[in-house]
Amino acid sequence: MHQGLIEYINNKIATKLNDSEIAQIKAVFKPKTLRKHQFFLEEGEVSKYGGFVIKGALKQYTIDESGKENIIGLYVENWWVGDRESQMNNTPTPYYIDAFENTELLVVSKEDFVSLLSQMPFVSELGRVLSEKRNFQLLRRLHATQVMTAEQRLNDLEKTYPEFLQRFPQHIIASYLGMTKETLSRIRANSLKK
Amino acid sequence: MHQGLIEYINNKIATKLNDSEIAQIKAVFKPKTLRKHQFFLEEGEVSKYGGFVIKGALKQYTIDESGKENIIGLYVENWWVGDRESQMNNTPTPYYIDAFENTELLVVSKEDFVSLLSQMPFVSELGRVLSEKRNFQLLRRLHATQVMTAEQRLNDLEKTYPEFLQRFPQHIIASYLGMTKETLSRIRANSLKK
DNA sequence: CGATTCTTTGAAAACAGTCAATCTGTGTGG
DNA sequence: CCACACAGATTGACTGTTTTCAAAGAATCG
Repeated sequence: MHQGLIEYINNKIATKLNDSEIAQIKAVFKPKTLRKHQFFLEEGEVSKYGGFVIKGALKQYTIDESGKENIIGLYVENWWVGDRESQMNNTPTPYYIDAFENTELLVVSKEDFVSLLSQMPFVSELGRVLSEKRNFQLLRRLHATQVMTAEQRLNDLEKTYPEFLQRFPQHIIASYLGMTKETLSRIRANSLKK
Repeated sequence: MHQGLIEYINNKIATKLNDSEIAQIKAVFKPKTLRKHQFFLEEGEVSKYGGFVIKGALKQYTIDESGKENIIGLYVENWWVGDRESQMNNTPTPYYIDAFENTELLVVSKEDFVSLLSQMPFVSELGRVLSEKRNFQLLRRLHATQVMTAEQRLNDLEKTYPEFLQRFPQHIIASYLGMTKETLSRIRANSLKK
């Protein structure tokens, strides 16, 4: 169960995890299973756990007054999922996160994460690098949303995360890209005409 | 000159910087002055420095085929500025960053930053926390851009960064919010009617 | 005061959203 | 095995917000 996470970390750090470190990681990352449609987090809650996706897929979104889902994150294997802002600051989250497929996660509490930080110095550095990588993603997406047309954003997604297009239905992709499912459908119809 | 940065760091960490640490920071953070309209970074360059704003203001943007500036970041006193992705990965930046006012920065090279990381363990942790904070900002902005109307985004900015509205002219704010200056002008005209 | 720079206003056009109906495929229960 | 429900995708007509283009009015600065 933890093998995926161990490999993930080994790929990100200079050395390999030793047995003691592996044991510590296994101790704090607890398995959690979500069936399709089950919530990992609901609006108004304070997020208790961060999660690493072993298998499955999740979506993160808000729901507006009219009941429409606005998807701002999609997560698959080897992605981190959660609302760190809520978790770190003990503030209620504005987001829903639910399993889009049957999903296996490894989750870690704030307290356990803090203890990891103090016991394994490289965790800070790994966390910093991962957080910066996430920054790059978010800045790119922000820029794309601000300057690209709907069609350009779809092309961009095809290059950046092609796996999303196979894995999620169009109405989910549309929302993630900040457009309606009708618009996405029309864009695809137009592209085919070429 | 370095006082602002020292205080900034002291406010973010558990203990205070000691004399040796202060000396190291002074050694690697070099003063840099930009006159209004001077570039800190231009499209196509590989970013050599990250910067901390001591005094002044900068804008980060791309220029599209038609020559229009699309502003994606605004930076004032006590903000970090730069393209870390370009700096860390040695890739050409897609962004321009220039001084919007006469500006004083403290800049640090990648090499010097790495040496700080190794000599002062808390730098990793501070970097992680700051990067996560930046993540929260970016996620909020992304969500705002995707789900809010132009008017709501302006209201949101008034709450989040009210200082921007006083400091930058409307056409800059408009671009930062992902709308045209005409739209922003009309929104304001409408708000006044109430 | 002349020259930028910034802001406002109007009219037309474009892009995407909404609403509604239909079509498709998939799977489940009777 | 069929019928039906359900989730997803498509299409059309209409609406609406924002953009674009153009011009002119205000403010600021050397």
